[in-house]
Order: sequence, then C-alpha cells, then structure tokens
Amino acid sequence: MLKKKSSLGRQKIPIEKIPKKSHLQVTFSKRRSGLFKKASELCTLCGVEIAIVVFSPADKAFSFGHPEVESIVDRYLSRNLPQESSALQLVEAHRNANVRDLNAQLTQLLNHLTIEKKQGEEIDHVRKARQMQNWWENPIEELGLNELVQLKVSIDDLKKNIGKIASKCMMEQSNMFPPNIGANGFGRYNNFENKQGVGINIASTLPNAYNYLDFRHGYL
Amino acid sequence: MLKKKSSLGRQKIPIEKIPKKSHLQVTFSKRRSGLFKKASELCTLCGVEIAIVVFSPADKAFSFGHPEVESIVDRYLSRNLPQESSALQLVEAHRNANVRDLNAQLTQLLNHLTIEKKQGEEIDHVRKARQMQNWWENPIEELGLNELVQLKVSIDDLKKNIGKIASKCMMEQSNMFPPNIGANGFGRYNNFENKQGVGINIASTLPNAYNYLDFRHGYL
DNA sequence: CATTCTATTGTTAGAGA
DNA sequence: TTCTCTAACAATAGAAT
Repeated sequence: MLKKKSSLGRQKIPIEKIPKKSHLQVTFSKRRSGLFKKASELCTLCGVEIAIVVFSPADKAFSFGHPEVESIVDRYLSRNLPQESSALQLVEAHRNANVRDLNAQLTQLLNHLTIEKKQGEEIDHVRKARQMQNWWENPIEELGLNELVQLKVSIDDLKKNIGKIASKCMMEQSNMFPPNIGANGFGRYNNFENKQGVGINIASTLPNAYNYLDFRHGYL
Repeated sequence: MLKKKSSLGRQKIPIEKIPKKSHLQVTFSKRRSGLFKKASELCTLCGVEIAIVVFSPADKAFSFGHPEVESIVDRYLSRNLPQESSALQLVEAHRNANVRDLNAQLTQLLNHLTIEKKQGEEIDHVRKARQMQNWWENPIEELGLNELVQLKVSIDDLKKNIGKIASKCMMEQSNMFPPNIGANGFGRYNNFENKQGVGINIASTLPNAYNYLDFRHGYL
C-alpha cells in the first residue's frame, strides 16, 4: 500500500484558450458539467427557468434546460420580437409551459391502458374457464371493455387470494425462504452528474421536474 | 465604517427552494453572475459557443451569449429538427393535429378510465356475491394447494386468449396513440445532457389539454 | 437588484485508471 | 470519454451598504 503524493492539487491556470487539445477536451467536459450543475442549483434554489446551449470543441451540441430549452428560448425570442400574432404566441407559450404536465398525464393514461389491457386478458381466462350462464361469461366478443374490466377485477382479486394461500401452503412445507430476495422495488435514480464521489442524491438536489429525465413512457 | 467580524463566513445551504424572498433574490443575483462567469471562462478556455437564457424570479429575462444568443439558438434548433427522421415526422404530424380533437380524445379517455374504475369496484362486489356458486369460487382459504395451482394455471391460459379481444376494444377506443409512442428514447424530454438533440420531446406534439382537463394532481 | 467583506464550502487542475 | 483522488483555488452565504 504505497502512498505517494499523487497530485500537487489544483493549479491556477490563466483564462486563455487551452493549447493542448486533449487537455482542453478534459477541461471542457469537467467545466460543462460544473456549469450545468450550477444551473440546476440555480433552478432549484430560486425556482427559475434556465436554458443553456453549448457547442463543444468537436462541434457537438450539449444543452441544459429547465423545464426545457425550446420553451425558454421561445419565450426569450418572443420577448425580443415585436408582437405579430399575440394570440398565437400566447397559445404556443401556454402549450409549451404545460408540455411536461401533459406528457406526464399521457404517460399515466398509457400506463392505465396497459393495465386495463392486461386486466382484460385475465378476464377472458375467467370466461373460458367457467363457460357459465351469467352475462359476464358469454362469448368474449359480446362483451364490452367495461365488462371485461369488471371481470378482470374479479379475477385479479381472486388471483391475489390464490397467491396468498399458495404461499401459505408453500411456507407450511418449507420455511426456508429468505426474506426480500431481489426486492429492491426502487427504480433508477436520476443520476445526473454525480461527480467527485460526493455521494449526493442528485435527484433530490434538482428541480422536481428532473424526475422526468428518466420518465419512462408506458409501452402499449 | 466599523470593521468587526461581521460574518461567520459561508454557510452550507441545502439545494432546495429558498423560502425567504429577499434572500432568494440576493442568491439569484449572485449565482447568476457566477454562472455567467463560468460560462465566459468556458468560452475562453475552450473556444466554444455558449448561450444562456434565464428568467428571474421577477420574470425578467437575463441572457449570456457568445457570440450571441440568437445565432447559437438557431444553430441548435436547426440541427435538431432534421435529425429525427421518421420519429420527428411522426411528432410533427401529431403537432399539426387538431387541438380540440386531441383534447376531446383525452377527455374521453379519462372519463372512460374513471368509469371503468368505478365499475371495476362494483364487479368486485359481484364476485364476492357469486363466490359460493362454484368450487373454485369458494373462499380461497378452503382450497387445497393442488386446486390453487390448477386454478392459477387456468387463469394463466385464459389470459393469453383474451389478449386479442381486449386489444380490439382498446384500439377502438383509443387510436390516438401512435404505435411506437414512448419508444426509442422518445420519452426523454428534459435534456440535461442532450447530445445532438437526441431527446425529442414527445409531449411537444400534443395539445395543451392540461388546463382543459384540470387534473393537475389528480390520479385516477 | 448589485456589491463588499470573510469564513467556509464547493470546484477543479493535474495525473492516473 | 469519464471517473477518482488530492490539494489548491474559486465561489458564495450571510450581513450590511
């Protein structure tokens, strides 16, 4: 375990164009991250909207935006422009301002639809299994989605009970199930620029809207 | 001009919204200056182009740009648009769709889900009322493990058969969603590090139904 | 809304992985 | 390219102007 003085620490550098290309690239990456972090902190601390666009030395585009670059830029540009059709601009601005909310709502709806679809599938199982005399046991083609959903709820509840009882039965036979295997239950963190090993939960330091960074849409 | 130890020095503050307004204002001013300074340093050190737009808590617009905000923003926007070929076209197509139509569909969908949910609750009562009619509807506690397994297998089989029917129902009610919505990174719409504008905002393709529906916090 | 003054906290240059 | 580590440097919270 040799301990050598591996670094002299930070050195002062003049604010001039960095000549060495590899060095410049590293500096750009670091400072861009720092800049975006500062921006996100400003967003959170002051609850303001910020948009940043940077073109890297390699002419690559990087951007930071809360809530998003486009809406902020639109707002900025529209202020510097004489009003053309104020009505339309208002509509646009309003729409942009709520884009994220709408997106969240849509995602929710999509998720609901996914759930409902699965529920409907289970309902059909019930129908075929029973072939009985009640309305909800008629050929599935004759049922509406509402009825399917009703059937699903019914069977879903039943399935839960089955699971419980089955588990009980299993437990009675063998009591060696380790607790909480793979039961993380947590989704991804919004790890954004968590550098320096500070161990900060970046997600909590960012504006609430940053949760959308990793927002996953429901797939139909 | 008395010189006393007037300050304890910098104190650590949590990255949360600053409650005190006057304090927030000071912090905003300071940090905005710091942010712009960082940006200018990055410009000089790495010779890159940066544009920043900030709206203050008082809704005043501040901007930093090298060489200027407009040109950088234009470059950014013009680059992003042509890059998403099929995906963006789909997005644009929806953007051009009639707002009221989409609003109506969203509303209809929401209402439908609400109704289904209620009916689902009702059917649960129905289920309980009918549980006694068949053996596998009896209280789950009275079933043996074999019966439970058999029932579960039956349910699983039925699940597959009902899929198509349920899908039909769903499609008839909601054909507003493109088949690949939410796929291929579409959902990433708050760009932290938006390299080459990969993050296309799917939400921007949709109308502002948010206020119309008024479900800011409402989950079904 | 901008600045000054300090003690502190936060950032990052340099070298390596 | 991105991350780690360290020490040195820079930014800034709080109070006051």
